[in-house]
Amino acid sequence: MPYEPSAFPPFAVTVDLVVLTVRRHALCALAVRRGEAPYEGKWALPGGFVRADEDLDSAAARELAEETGLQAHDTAGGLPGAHLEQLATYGDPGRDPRMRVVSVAHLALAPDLPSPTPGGDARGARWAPVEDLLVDDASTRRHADDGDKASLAFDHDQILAAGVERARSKIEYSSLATAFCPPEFTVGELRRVYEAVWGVALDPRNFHRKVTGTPGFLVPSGGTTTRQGGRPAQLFRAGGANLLNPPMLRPEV
Amino acid sequence: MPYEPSAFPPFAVTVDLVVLTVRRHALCALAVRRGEAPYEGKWALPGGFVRADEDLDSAAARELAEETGLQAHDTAGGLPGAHLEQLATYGDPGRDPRMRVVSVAHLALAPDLPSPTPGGDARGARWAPVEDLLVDDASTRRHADDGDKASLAFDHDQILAAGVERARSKIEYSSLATAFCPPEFTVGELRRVYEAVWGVALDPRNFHRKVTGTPGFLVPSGGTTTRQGGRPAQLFRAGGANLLNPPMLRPEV
DNA sequence: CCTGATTATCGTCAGGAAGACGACTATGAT
DNA sequence: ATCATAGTCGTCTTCCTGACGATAATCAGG
Repeated sequence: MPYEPSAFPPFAVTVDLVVLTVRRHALCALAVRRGEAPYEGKWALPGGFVRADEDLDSAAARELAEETGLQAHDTAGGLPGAHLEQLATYGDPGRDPRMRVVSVAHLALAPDLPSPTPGGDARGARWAPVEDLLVDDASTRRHADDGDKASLAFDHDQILAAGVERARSKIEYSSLATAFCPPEFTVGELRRVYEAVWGVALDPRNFHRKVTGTPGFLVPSGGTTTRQGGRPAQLFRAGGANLLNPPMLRPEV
Repeated sequence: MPYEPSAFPPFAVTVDLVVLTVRRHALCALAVRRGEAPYEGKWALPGGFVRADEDLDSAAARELAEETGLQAHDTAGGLPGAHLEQLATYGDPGRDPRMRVVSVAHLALAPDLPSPTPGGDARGARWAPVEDLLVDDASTRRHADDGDKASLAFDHDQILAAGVERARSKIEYSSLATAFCPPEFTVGELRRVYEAVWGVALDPRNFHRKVTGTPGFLVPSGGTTTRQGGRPAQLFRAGGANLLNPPMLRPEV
């Protein structure tokens, strides 16, 4: 079944970003308002075309910087940066009515940013709790009038759901939850990250035992803080370990 | 930063397949010999262009059927089929010297096929142990003269390594190892799958306790077989459960 | 200064799961 | 009949987790 080397259909390739952070004890995603058709005025995930001489990861990092000012760092690093990884690729014909577009979705995890609406491409951007964006969970429709009304443009509902699920499962067996924290943080702050991402309550004592007992997960940075009120808590940095073994167990709902 | 809707570079989009199976107690991958430049005569992963009106998953399923005759089934199903899932997308500029190509790699897991070299696109195809294909592990080069000599064309070494790693980790917490087995199989055959994929030896008694004690993993099909020699073993089918909780623990090397 | 609220941290105990391994069972080969 | 091979059932110890009591160190307010 030989193919014609020159006979291939042209595609547009984009990167779309699922940027997650924890704000006010809730998992939030970055959404931008579309300024043009199709889906004009609807909320969508940030993204854009991959340039002709650009790596996929570079394109994702560039879009992330444009939208949030965050610097991506794949591996470890103490920069004011965010974790960035490839998520999945979406290429159904007809997912964009204008042309055949293949979108390489990426997942970014960032600490809470001081600016409420990030700067940059400011045609309208906001942090929205993922629970608000994912009202129609496809499997558990509450009201009939929710119907197929997607809250995001294109197939971005699906992409966001995949990103959230990836984050929820990945903090189980990796130290990725520290990507939601500032460079120095307390055990309690890290616990609130887990609680926000999973939407559950965790026992502070068992959590403390688990994270401080896992070698390489946390390293004490010497100081203490009382910014959460109550007894001063020890400050930590993320240790070198990337994998948690045994993993942090997510309580069943 | 508004973009020109019509100003985007055109890409070719392909699907590449990491097709894995277990043959003679070794994890093997499907490799095809390239019939044209570049990398003419070298081994490569099977793959091809995505057609103009074709879904990415459909393209992967079509390529899989063309190369192996296997029918893809995403979820459960008793067909003579294979597990197929998206793996990752590779789009470095220059990964294909002819043009800008973005490849959406897919991972397929199949039971051992009776035909040694699968039919279909028969310009040369073989099952090769992944250990032979991944001689240069990037992190652990044995001999200096191995150098950067990749054993597969393009960046297919990297794609194969990602597929193998995905398979190795996914059988830990899912029932995916049954995709390597025929519809009916014994506990011992399933154990040999784990041993081949992980490259370790597992205790038959603890393994038996684990898999038979996990609800929904295996359902007895009534019969027994003696095809492995020794005492007859009970035959099982894959149960409905897709997730193993707690997971199967992979012994550290 | 004292009291209560709040958060952090240490300790104890019971139950479950896994690794190590002994013992027994049922077949085929010689 | 004996042996080799594989399968299956138990036991014991160790580790990890969930549940939860207890103590420590701060702040707010009387």
